[in-house]
Amino acid sequence: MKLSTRGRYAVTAMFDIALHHDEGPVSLADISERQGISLAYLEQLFSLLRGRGLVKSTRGPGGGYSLAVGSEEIAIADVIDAVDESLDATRCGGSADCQNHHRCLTHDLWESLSDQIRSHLSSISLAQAVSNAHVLEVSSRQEHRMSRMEVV
Amino acid sequence: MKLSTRGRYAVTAMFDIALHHDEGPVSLADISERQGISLAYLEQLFSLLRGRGLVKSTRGPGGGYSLAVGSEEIAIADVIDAVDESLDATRCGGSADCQNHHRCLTHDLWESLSDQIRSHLSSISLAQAVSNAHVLEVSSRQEHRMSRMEVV
DNA sequence: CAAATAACCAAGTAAACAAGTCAGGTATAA
DNA sequence: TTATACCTGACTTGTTTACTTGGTTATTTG
Repeated sequence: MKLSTRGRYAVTAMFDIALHHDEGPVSLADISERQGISLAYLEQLFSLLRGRGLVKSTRGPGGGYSLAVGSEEIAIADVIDAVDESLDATRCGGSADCQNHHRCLTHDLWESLSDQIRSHLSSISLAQAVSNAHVLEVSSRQEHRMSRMEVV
Repeated sequence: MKLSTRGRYAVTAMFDIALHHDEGPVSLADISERQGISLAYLEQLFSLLRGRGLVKSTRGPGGGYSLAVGSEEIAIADVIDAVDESLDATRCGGSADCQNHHRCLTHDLWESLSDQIRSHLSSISLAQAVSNAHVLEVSSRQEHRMSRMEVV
């Protein structure tokens, strides 16, 4: 799993759809305008998201994309995985080209970390993320509320 | 913070030094041979590691690099940070170019994640990582020991 | 039916970055 | 003084990212 702008774009777009899904399908043109992402680039990303069964499409006027399943069933990790297409081909896959033990050991350290990230992102559903966002939006004028958001 | 091969190389090299530091300074040529990393590339990385005060150098024959401080005082995050030089210039830094609230909110989601990663890697010292590695090396023939290392 | 809409699709491109190379330095121990 | 090993900067190469171009196909609306 990689964490690039690509994944951010995908999550942002899914956010947008989740926020507007009660108004029917959301067109990529709308998302492009609201979120400032190139339309043609969105098309590429949604081709992948559709391939993973995260969204479904409706063609023609009034059409667009809508969530294929409930937003509480979609994990942030699913969205990122869909557009990243990285099988994370690590250097010493399965003790293949290990020159000694040390290489393997740091490899394991690395993999355990990426597992942590994955499980964290897998535990957050799109619904949770959006509702968290709403809470923050509402309480943005209050203090003592930023416990999960403090930044180094 | 980025997680690339660059960071892996740096951690691997620091591993190597930590494992051999009782034999005096470790030359980059040795690390290069043992870990299969290009010597000239290692030189670039160690220039950065030295700049951060993680290692100190000894020139001349028999010279090399040694840890500037104890391995228990060096966090894995320090090593990665040293070679990554990424201030993580996020798109909407400080609500600068936010078109609406949504962009900002996903940005926060992202930043809270990268904070999680950072705090995790900050909590693991080089000493801990190396000793974990040793435990695994020793017990590599036993079952029921992989609790922290299970892979998806 | 025609025209507008919007999803689909394939290929190409400019810039950035990673990884590694090359060619020289300078300090120090033997 | 010579070999060692750090030190430095510029350069190459390959990959990826973000984005563009130029279409085709399906569907609704007037």
